[in-house]
Amino acid sequence: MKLAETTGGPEGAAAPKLDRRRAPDTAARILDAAESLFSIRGYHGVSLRDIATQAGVQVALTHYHFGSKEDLFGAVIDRRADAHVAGMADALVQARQVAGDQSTRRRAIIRAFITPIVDRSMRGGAGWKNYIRLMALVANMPQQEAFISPFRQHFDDVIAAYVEALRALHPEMDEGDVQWGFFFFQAMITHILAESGMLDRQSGGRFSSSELDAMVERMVDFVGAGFTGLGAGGLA
Amino acid sequence: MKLAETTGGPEGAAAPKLDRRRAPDTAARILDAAESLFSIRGYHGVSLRDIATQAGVQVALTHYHFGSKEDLFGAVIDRRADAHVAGMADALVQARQVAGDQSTRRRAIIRAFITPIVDRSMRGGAGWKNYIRLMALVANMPQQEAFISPFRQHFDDVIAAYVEALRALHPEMDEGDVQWGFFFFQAMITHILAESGMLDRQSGGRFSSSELDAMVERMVDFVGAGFTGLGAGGLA
DNA sequence: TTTTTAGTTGAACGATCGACTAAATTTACC
DNA sequence: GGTAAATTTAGTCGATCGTTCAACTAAAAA
Repeated sequence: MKLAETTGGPEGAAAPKLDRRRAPDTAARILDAAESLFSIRGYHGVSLRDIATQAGVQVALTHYHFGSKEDLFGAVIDRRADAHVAGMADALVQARQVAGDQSTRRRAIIRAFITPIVDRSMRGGAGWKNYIRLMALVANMPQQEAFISPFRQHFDDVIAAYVEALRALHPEMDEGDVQWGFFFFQAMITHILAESGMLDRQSGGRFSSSELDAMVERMVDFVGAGFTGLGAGGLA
Repeated sequence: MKLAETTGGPEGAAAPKLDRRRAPDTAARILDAAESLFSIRGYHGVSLRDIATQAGVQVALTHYHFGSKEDLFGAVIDRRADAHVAGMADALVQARQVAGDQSTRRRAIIRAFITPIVDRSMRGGAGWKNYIRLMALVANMPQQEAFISPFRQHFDDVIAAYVEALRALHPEMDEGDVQWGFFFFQAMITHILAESGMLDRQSGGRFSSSELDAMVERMVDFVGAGFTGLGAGGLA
């Protein structure tokens, strides 16, 4: 299986020269199509022929570039994982530098968790929107270890860092309560990002799915106050 | 398509006598197997042969009793929907009779939304546990209208009743804020009920998945306080 | 008893699935 | 320009998919 490596790391001892022949964007087009389809219909709801058709290539090319269907799914996840994890880690570092009372600093951490995700979904282009939705879709199928474990592998550490930041900020809270609160928070985000159409439907058109920015602020208000219900000091 | 009616309501004008020949519980066993498998692997991840095997019947029987695969999926949803909706409506009626300050009454409504769901998942037997998980799984696939619309058909009204109860309790709140808060709340529940194993994993074994009762109280604390962040009066 | 009918069986249907291969084509490098 | 590696094409493989059918069983109705 050959991954679509954009930078090309040398595998052997001496392989100094770039030896990419063609492959202008075929691999990327396959990944884009797979990302889009998987994020909507799930792994089993998509066939390699669906992906190949949407990418405008032959079915065999999916096997040539990425190996099996499972490998392709993993490649879709891996493509954007590092960039996303780095973005979240950066946001957390900045949030930890925010000064103010407990409530202000808590809200900064909360906002720093949503913002990188929502930003990429809204302003990162169609690819990122699909990727975020795929993340949510996978997170909601925890029974299937094979699908969720690659995700956990990427994101577990940075998520633990957020929990640790909240724990350090709230020594007065029970450690378990902090974890519960963050778990509730994470559950909210995961479900909401699974799609954007439900908002419009449920409220009879009052909320627009494109108004995710406004939703982020409501969410910070809600979660920030929610922590006070679990014993966090400071005002909501 | 013939539904598996346990009590047997007369369809025509005069059909007094039970006319079940054999088929003691075949249809129910098929529904049980489908419910269990769909709730774990999703619609496309399960074949009719998987279902028939787990039910211990022939594949053709799934088609005989329930028609197509989509029809079978719909029958699984329909089987328990009415009972569940009725239970939620009852819980809401009782919650609206709770006296006390705004915070107490708000918490009563919140608790009345989680309790019927968690109770059935924990103490309703394996069938209900699978059904609740299937609800969450479907709710997390909003892109696929064909799957979610039968669910909405059953549950939209009673959910709207909960929102209305909160709105009536909080005239000081912006109407949109009430909807946002309940939407956040619903998103939490949906994701959490998609499974019970994630709790154990994420916290390194600190939370047991069987401790859903404790979680419900944390959730009431968190959501009850969260509403104050959206402008609700009363203490958390 | 005879007829009718709901239920079940075992096997097949055409279609599509993921996976794979050999040949043809294109490109980079000498 | 020639050569070898990289890429693409077209097609096939066995397995499995949802669906269907005719034959069979047993209970209810006549």
